[in-house]
Amino acid sequence: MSTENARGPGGRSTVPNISDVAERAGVAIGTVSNVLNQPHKVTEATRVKVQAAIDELGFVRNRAARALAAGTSNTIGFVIIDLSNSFFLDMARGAEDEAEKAGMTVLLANSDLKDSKQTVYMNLFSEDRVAGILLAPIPNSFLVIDSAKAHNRRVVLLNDSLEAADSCCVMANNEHGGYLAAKHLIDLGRRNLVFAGGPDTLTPVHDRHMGAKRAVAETNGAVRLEYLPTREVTVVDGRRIGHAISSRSRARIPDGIIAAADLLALGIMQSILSETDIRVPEQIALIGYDNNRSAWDSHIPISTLSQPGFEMGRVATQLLLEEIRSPETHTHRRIILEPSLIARESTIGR
Amino acid sequence: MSTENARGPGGRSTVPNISDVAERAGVAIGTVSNVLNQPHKVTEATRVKVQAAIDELGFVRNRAARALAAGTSNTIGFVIIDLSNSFFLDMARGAEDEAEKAGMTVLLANSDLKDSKQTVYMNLFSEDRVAGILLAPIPNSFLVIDSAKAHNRRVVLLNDSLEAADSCCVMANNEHGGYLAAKHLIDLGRRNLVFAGGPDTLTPVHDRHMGAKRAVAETNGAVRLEYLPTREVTVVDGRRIGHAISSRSRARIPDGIIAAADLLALGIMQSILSETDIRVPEQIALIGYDNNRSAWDSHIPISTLSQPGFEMGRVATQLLLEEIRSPETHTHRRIILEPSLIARESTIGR
DNA sequence: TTGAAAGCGTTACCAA
DNA sequence: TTGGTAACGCTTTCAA
Repeated sequence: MSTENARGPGGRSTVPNISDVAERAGVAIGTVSNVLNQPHKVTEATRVKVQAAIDELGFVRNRAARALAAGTSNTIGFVIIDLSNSFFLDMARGAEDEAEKAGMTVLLANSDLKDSKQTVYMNLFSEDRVAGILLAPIPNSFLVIDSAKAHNRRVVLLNDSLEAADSCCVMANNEHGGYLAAKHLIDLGRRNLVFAGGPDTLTPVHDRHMGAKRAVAETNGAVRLEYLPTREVTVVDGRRIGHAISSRSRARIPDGIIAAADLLALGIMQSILSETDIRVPEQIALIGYDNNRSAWDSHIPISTLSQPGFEMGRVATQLLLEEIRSPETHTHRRIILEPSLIARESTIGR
Repeated sequence: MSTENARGPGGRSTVPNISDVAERAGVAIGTVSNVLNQPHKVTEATRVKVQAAIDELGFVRNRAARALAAGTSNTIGFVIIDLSNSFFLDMARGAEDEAEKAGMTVLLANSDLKDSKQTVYMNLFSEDRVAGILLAPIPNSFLVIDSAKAHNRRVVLLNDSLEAADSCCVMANNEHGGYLAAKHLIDLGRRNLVFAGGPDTLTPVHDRHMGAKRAVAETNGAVRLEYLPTREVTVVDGRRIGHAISSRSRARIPDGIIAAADLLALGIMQSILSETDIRVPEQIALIGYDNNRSAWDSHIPISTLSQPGFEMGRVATQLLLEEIRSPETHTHRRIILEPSLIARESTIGR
């Protein structure tokens, strides 16, 4: 039985290190480091010799030592408000995609809507001296980012500018999304619209509502827009709205509904279809927001606005990398990405 | 303008370190380290003094240095096959929950069904010398785990035993889930069952099918079970099956359907309800698998089997921690967790 | 209880 | 091109 890869004299479990490799290959430590990091600075012969030693020993670099000595890391930390929302997961994918091109990797931390977790993970990445931090924050959580900045970390914000924060940020244009949704229905000839969603204190929902209003305003009174608030944006909230609409007299039933989220739209549609013989989209055209899977999986696929999650992740990573590479010339930017309309059966029929 | 937190003489950006804190507090480095790690070994007076210095300087520990000096890390890496599947995300939540109790943190890496990403992240965590690795692997990817083990990392497998692997693993009992699903329908008096799903080469689906068969076999011929394979387990596959069933003569229509996944069940239900006047659950009882959100959000909520994702994450972390703490007495275990039946309107009505 | 000093495994620099 | 060696920031042991 070999003693390699086993326990050192201290009883502490041991893995081969650069010295072991150097010894085995009969070269100096610095040379091994060079074949690892600057292969071009080394003879092919020694490179091969060293590589052989590495393979035989099963050597793996120690990142801690590397980061310590080099003073830099090549990983990016991404603290995400809610991984169960595919919008945010898409951001993670975009970030990985972009980071990979730069030879960096992205580590994920799910704050799961909990302030405390967000704090823990931000601190973790600060202690880790990661190259930079991407943060899709919990609304109104300034302190955590101030603290990270104080610790000299570079952070880029996604989907929430946390107003005061002195960082780059990448946002989705919810106002424009709301505009596009309403415009879509108006272009389809709908004149009595409802905007369903809430609470209006939720910035994205509020912005979507404002956008819808703007589209309506452009018609100079030709189109009406009614606002039906909800507590949250779940299927259940949607059913409640759908039920309310179903109970109305024929004359007061809208011919177009903009839901602030797909789940809401789904609930609305379920209620209307089961409680009345109103047909979608003939009598009511319905559009949601988010491009949630439930929307295209529903029996009448629901039109929606697709958020640019992947793209946001990419752009945020680009900004972060730029800030890392040229900290002195870098100036913070705020980039706003547009959602795109996906028209499906619930508005345009088949 | 202060020079603290600015650039050191090397032009390299600098953060206060233990020495700075020690100097400021007028104590030795070792003392600072003690107030950080062994507060009880220090006078309250010095503790306060040092803490003050830490706060004033905005000092943050350097994890790389810590890990290097101590030879241990307190983070666990979790490489996950597919974060967009809530089953796996639940595992991550369970792992975090359990890790937190032990004062450890979990970093996530999404391999996104790509072998190459899985390899990259496994290596990353190996180089990181994390305390241990949790891996929900891509089927049949042995090499990656062999390599991690060779590098002396401890790994616990989730949801796939990768047969040969010499590790602990935590699995879900799909066979029993299939059994429970079929048993549920049989107990409800259904006699002509269909098991829908595939491909049968997919181990979990296959196991669920076997379980259903077992439940049927127990009835000694009182119940029939027909198998309708699909290519995948999507809503579209489900609609195809639903359509096929809808087209049958009355006599050949089953009174109970077990779908290998909720999305499948959803598609089946959509087709049947829209193409026929068959009622669910009166004429056909329908049960899915996974406890996917789409299942409880559908208009007739679909009965299902809930996978113990959260619990699997917890248990896996417990096993990992045990292996880390007592490597010599530890013996690998294989733990199988049971899914639980959630009966909803699609089988029991309202 | 506190201080001093020896590593931990790398990188980066300078001399050979 | 290679070798030797001083950091990197911390933990830990041993003396004081």
